[in-house]
Amino acid sequence: MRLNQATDYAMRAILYLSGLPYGQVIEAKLISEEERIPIRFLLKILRLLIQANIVQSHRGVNGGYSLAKPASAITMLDVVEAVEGPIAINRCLHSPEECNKFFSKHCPVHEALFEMQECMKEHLGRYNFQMLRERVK
Amino acid sequence: MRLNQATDYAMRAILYLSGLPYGQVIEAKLISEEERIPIRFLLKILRLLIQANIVQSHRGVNGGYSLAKPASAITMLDVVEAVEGPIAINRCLHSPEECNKFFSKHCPVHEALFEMQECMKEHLGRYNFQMLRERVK
DNA sequence: TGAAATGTTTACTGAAAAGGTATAGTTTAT
DNA sequence: ATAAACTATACCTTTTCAGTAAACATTTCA
Repeated sequence: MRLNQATDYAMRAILYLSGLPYGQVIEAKLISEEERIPIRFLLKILRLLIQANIVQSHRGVNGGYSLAKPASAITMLDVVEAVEGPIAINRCLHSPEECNKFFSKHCPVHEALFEMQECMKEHLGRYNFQMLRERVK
Repeated sequence: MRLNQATDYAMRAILYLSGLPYGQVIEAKLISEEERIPIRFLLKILRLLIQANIVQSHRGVNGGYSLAKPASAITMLDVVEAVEGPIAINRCLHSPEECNKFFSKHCPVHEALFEMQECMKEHLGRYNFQMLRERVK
């Protein structure tokens, strides 16, 4: 019931990028040092964020990474799902055929977990990185 | 970001016990068969639930398990914490010294995650097994 | 009183996921 | 043409998950 280390790193990286003037490109190494994230691992995570259209990469000399859209348009939910895939608090809620008992509208445990899951998603979706950035200052 | 299989089994076992007349003792094998939980694994989980004072065991012939308190006094949070330990959405929120950047009041990501964590705990704490049992019928 | 039915304790195992590293590229500014 | 960036793929080590096994302890009741 824990977020990955990778997700934590991802959020810190995005928070860092959100503190720069919009559109500014910055190399991975710098993010790695500022946020104390192992460089190789960071590069791997950044690729997930590119796929999710959260950051953009720029190759070649003076290349690096920048946000793909304004910080105000990036939520914590976006980042979590980019790194971990869709949130599913329980196996059943991900793929009902994995439920070895009774995935059905009549399983109150799974119903309650589903409600909680949606609540979490709403919660994460409410925070964008512009807001979070403002809280840093 | 998922609950264990063990937690899912635990909740189903408790839901099952909650459907019996209060105080009734039932052997693990029956729970195992009804809920399709591997017996050895169930026994292991039941021990965690005993430690958390959620179920009681009765040894010897005609032994088995029963709830240690009324279903209305057992919440989903109790069961989750009994099986998985205290909820911590993020390493930092569990033990700040594991935070390799900045666990502090000034890390807005961790603050936001903490809020979400508390929200989840409230949510899970609101469901007791009497309520859940009523939803089965 | 002793055999059978229950739970208890401790240890083990195989597979998957987490977390991170390595190597050999490709692209681009200068 | 070269160096500074990113990319792709594969690999590795450790931990966690999910489950199993074997030997033991307790209780009932015939």
